[in-house]
Amino acid sequence: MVNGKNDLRVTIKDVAKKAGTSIATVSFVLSDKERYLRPELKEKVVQAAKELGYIKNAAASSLKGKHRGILAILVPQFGNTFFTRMCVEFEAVARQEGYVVMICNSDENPAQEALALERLVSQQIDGCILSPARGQGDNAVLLYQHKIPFLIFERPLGSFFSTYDFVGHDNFQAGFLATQKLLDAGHRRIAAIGWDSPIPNMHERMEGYRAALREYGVSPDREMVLLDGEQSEAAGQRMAAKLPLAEVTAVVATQHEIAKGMVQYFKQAGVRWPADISTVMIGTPEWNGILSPTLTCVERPEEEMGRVAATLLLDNIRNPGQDPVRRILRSTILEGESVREIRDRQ
Amino acid sequence: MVNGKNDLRVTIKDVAKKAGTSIATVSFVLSDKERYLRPELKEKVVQAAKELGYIKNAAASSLKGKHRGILAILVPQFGNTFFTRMCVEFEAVARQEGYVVMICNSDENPAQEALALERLVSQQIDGCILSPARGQGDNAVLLYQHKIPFLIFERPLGSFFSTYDFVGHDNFQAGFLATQKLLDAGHRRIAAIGWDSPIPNMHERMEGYRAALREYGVSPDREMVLLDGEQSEAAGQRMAAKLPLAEVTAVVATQHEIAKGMVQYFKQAGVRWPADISTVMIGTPEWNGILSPTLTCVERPEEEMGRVAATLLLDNIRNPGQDPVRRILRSTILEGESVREIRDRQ
DNA sequence: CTGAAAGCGCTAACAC
DNA sequence: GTGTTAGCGCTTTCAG
Repeated sequence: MVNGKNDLRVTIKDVAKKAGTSIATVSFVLSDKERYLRPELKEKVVQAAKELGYIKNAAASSLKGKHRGILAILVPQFGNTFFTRMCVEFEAVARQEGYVVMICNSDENPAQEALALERLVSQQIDGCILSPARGQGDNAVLLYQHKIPFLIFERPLGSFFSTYDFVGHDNFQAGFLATQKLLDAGHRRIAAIGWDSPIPNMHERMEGYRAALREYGVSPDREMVLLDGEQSEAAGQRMAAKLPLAEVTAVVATQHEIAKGMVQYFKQAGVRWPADISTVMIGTPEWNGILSPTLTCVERPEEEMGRVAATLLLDNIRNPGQDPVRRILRSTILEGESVREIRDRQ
Repeated sequence: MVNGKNDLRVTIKDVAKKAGTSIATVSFVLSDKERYLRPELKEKVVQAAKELGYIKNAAASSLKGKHRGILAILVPQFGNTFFTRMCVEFEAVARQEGYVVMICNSDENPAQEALALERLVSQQIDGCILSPARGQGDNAVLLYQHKIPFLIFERPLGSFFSTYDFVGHDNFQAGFLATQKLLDAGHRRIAAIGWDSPIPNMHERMEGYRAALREYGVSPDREMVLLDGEQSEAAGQRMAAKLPLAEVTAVVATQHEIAKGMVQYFKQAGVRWPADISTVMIGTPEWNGILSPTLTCVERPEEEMGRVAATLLLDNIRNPGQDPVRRILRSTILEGESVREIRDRQ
C-alpha cells in the first residue's frame, strides 16, 4: 500500500545520525547557510535527509526567530466572488514566493474577525491582509500590537489608525464613471440602487453618482437613490421593483449581487433593457458573459488589486519600517449592451 | 494611534511574573487543565494575561505534542466555483470547531501539489482534505508517511492506496440522471460533450450517459460523445459548434464551464433552447439563475459534501485508526426550462 | 571546518 | 496546591 520506509516522525537528529554528523551541520546544510563544509559531508547530509523523507518542522524553527512561511488573508465575505477572486490571486502570489496561506472569513462579524485575528496571531503568521468587517472597533490593533505586518484591503480602517498600508479602488470614481456613461448617452433621469452599508465604500459610490449628475447640470431634485439594508439578490429585486419606470430612463446598480437581483426582477417583470431602461453596474460578475443583452460594467482591476496587495505585503515583510503606502486603483468601463443612446428628452 | 500598552512579544513568562506565580501555573490555567489551584490565583493569572494581551504561541505548544489548530485543504482548481464553494464550506466548519485553515491550489499540477503538501507537512497541520491533481503519482503518500489524517475529496487516488477516507458524488449517476431526463422527455438522439480528462470522473459521467441510452433501448451507434482536451468555456464553444443540429435533438453538458461555453455559442449562433435543442448540464453555476430559458441541471449536494468531508476529517483527527469511510453522495435534478417534451420521432 | 550547547515558548512529569 | 525542570525540533554562538 505504501513503501513503509519510515512512517515515524523524522527529525534533524535522525538525519544527523544517519549522516554520521551533528545536528548543527545538518541544520546548516539544510538551510543553505554560509558555512564551509566538505562538499562530501554536505552531500551525505542531503542524501540522508532525502532517504529518510525528512521535512523540516517549520513550527520549531520559527521558535528561534525564523519566519514561519505563513501569510494570512481575512475577508468579510469569502463567498462573494469579488473576495474569492482576491483570495485566489493572493494564494497564487504567496505560493510563488514560498508561502502557504491561511484564509479566514469574518462573515461581516467583528467578533468573528477578532477571534480569527487572535488565532492568526497565535499561529505566528508572517503577515496578513485584512479587509475589515463592518463595525466600529479596529481589530487590526491586534496585528499592530504583535508587530505583524499587515495591509488593509478595499475597506478603510476606523479612527484608531491614522495611516496604514492600503490597497483598494476608487469607489467615488466607480460611481462617477457608471453615471457618466449614462449621462453621455443622453440620460438625465437616472436612479441608483445600492447597499445602505455601515462601511463608507457604498456611500462613496453614491457620492460619485451625485457628483456626475451635478457635473452634467442635473438638478439635485432629480437624484433618485434607493437603498436596502442588505447586500443580496433579494435586495436587488426589491429595489428594482420600486424603480419608477415612468420617471426614470436609467439606473446605476452599485454592486454585482444587487445587479443580479435587479436583472432577475426585470426578466420576471418583463422589463427589457436597454429598451425600457438603461443600466450600468459596478462589478464584473461571471454571469454577465451569458446575459443578453449584456450589462455595461464598471470594471475594477481585480487581478491587479490582488497582486499589488500581495506584493506590497511581502515587501513590507522583507523591509519593515517603511512609510505606509496607499494605493487606490482606478476602474474602467467595460462596454456592454445595456446603455441606449437617447435624444435629450430632459 | 493605538494604546501602546505593550507591543513586544509577551510570553508565558511575562504573564507568570505579572501574576507573581510560575509558568507552570500559567500554563495550567490557560489551558483549562485539571489542577487544583486557589480560584484567587487563577483569577490573577487570567487578569494578568488579559492585561498584557497575551496570546499563546501555538507553534511552541505544538512542539510538545499538542495539536496545531490548523486544517488544510488542497484543491486542483481554486478558481473553479465548485472547489471555491467547497473551500468556503470547509472554512466555516473548521472555524466553528476552533481551527484555522490553510488553502492551497495545485493548479492541476502534480509537482505543485507535491510542493504544497511538503509545505503543509512542514507546518505540522492537524489534518488535510485533498482533491488530487490529475497525474500518476500519489502525492498523498506524504501525508500517510507523516501520519497526518487526510480525506480525499471528489477525485480518487491512484493505485498506491487501496482504501482511504473519501467523499465525493456519484459521477455515473450524474451522467445517467442528466441523460434520463432527456430520454423521459422523448429524446432519442442525444449528444454529450465533456472534458477528455486524465481523471476518471468525467469518463464515469459519460458511462452514465451510455448506460441510460442503453437502458432506454437506444442503439449504441446513436451515441455521440464529443470530447475536448480542456475544461473551459472555449472548449464548450468548440464542442457546441461541432454538434450536428440536424441529427441531434438534445445534448448533455457534463460540466458547468463547458456548459457556459456551449450557451455562449448557442447565443452567438442563434441556436435556441429548448426550441432547437434540449439540454441538461451537470452542475449548478451561479449564472444559471439569470439565464433565460434556464438550464435544467443535475445538482450535486455541494454544501453537504463540504460539511460531510469536514466532519469526517475532524472525526478522524479526534478518533484515529478507524476504518476508512467512503461516502458517495447522489445528485438530483434541478428543474429548468431547457428540456422540451417531444413526440417520439426516432 | 565541525560539534557542543544554550535557548526559543510551551507542556507535563516530578518534586516539594 | 504550586513551583522546578526536562525536553519538543530547531538555529546559532562559541569552542575546539
